[in-house]
Amino acid sequence: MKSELKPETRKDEIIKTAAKLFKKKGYSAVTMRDLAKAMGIKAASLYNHINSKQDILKAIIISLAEEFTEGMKMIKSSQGTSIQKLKEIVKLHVNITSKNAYGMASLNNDWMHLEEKLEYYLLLRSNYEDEFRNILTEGINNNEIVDTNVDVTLFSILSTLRSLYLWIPKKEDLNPEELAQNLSDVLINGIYK
Amino acid sequence: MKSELKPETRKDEIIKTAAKLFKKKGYSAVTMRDLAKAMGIKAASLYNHINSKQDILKAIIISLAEEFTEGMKMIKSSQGTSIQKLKEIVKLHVNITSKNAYGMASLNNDWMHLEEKLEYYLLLRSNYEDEFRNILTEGINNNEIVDTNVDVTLFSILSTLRSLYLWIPKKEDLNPEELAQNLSDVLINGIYK
DNA sequence: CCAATTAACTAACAATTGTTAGTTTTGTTT
DNA sequence: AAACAAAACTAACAATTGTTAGTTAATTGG
Repeated sequence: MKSELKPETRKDEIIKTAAKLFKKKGYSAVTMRDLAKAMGIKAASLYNHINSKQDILKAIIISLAEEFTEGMKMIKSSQGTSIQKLKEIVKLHVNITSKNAYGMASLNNDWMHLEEKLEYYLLLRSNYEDEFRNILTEGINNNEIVDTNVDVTLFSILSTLRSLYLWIPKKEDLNPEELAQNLSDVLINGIYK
Repeated sequence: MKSELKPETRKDEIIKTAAKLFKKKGYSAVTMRDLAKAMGIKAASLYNHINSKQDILKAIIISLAEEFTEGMKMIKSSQGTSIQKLKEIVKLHVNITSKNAYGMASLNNDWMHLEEKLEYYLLLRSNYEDEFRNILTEGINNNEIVDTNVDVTLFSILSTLRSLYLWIPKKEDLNPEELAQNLSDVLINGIYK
């Protein structure tokens, strides 16, 4: 895990601005001229820093997907109860989304436009879901987690975590630790009194 | 509630086909020529049945949004515990999504391209969320529902319900009643044993 | 079977798309 | 100040976009 101390390059700025626009209108609806205007330059100038529109999307999505893969690897190999691992997964999503909510929008909604990197992305995602399911199944076998339909449970939790990008930007006052705690409470203990 | 016995018009077919394509690539990435090809005709022929690409999106999204509004109205005015109302909301989402998963994709992802009808859509959505929150708050006041952060709870449940369109098409064997039951269990009782 | 409507077609439009080529400006290093 | 590299610019391209006009084929009701 290398610490990010590098100064932000112009390319980084472009990618960050693009992510913001992609969140608002989706990848396909954002033109290079839109992006250029948001950067205060002309469209052709963007190509001094990036190779193509595609490449911007790739940069946004793949780095995030790999961050999740990395995080899951750590959690998987950690020791602790299944419930503890679940709470770590919640934290992972809250942390990554807090740092880059705009990028998470692309990860969730624009991945189908990835072209060459699509297959790789789908592999990472499917592996991630498998590891997640393993943790849930382990918890059921350990009698930590109630024995309902695993797929429904996985779907429900993952849906909530994947939607965080819509929610976190609107609640900037709530700090990540508190949010992760509240979420874990709701997801694990339910709401029934 | 009028029963749908009308024969399916060509316009309906176009809208249904469009919804399917919109789900796969998003509204902006689907061209009228794509849609025409999927219908087995030429792009210009579509305009014998529809006024514009915009109108197709409008037709898909607004009818669904109004269906939810209608459903929530019924649930709100029904009598029963807050938990029972919550279970009815789950059923509402499962039923509507089962009938029209493709349309639900547009409702969730393409609403920002609604233009003239955008404001109306946002109003319906915000009212829906308010009613939902009211039911949760009522449940907390009645001591039926645990007193955690209402917004986090609302967000979590709604995220799951809104993601159903991604999941239901992949699990056609699971019948709606059973799915609604499983979902209610997970969302209300949590997963902790 | 004719008349009229419906729904398809071909051809084209003006605008917009991502991207390239070539040039000028800006900023830094010597 | 001269030289060099980085990053902006203008102008243009080929392809694709939603949509219209005008025309032909298919279907249906009297």
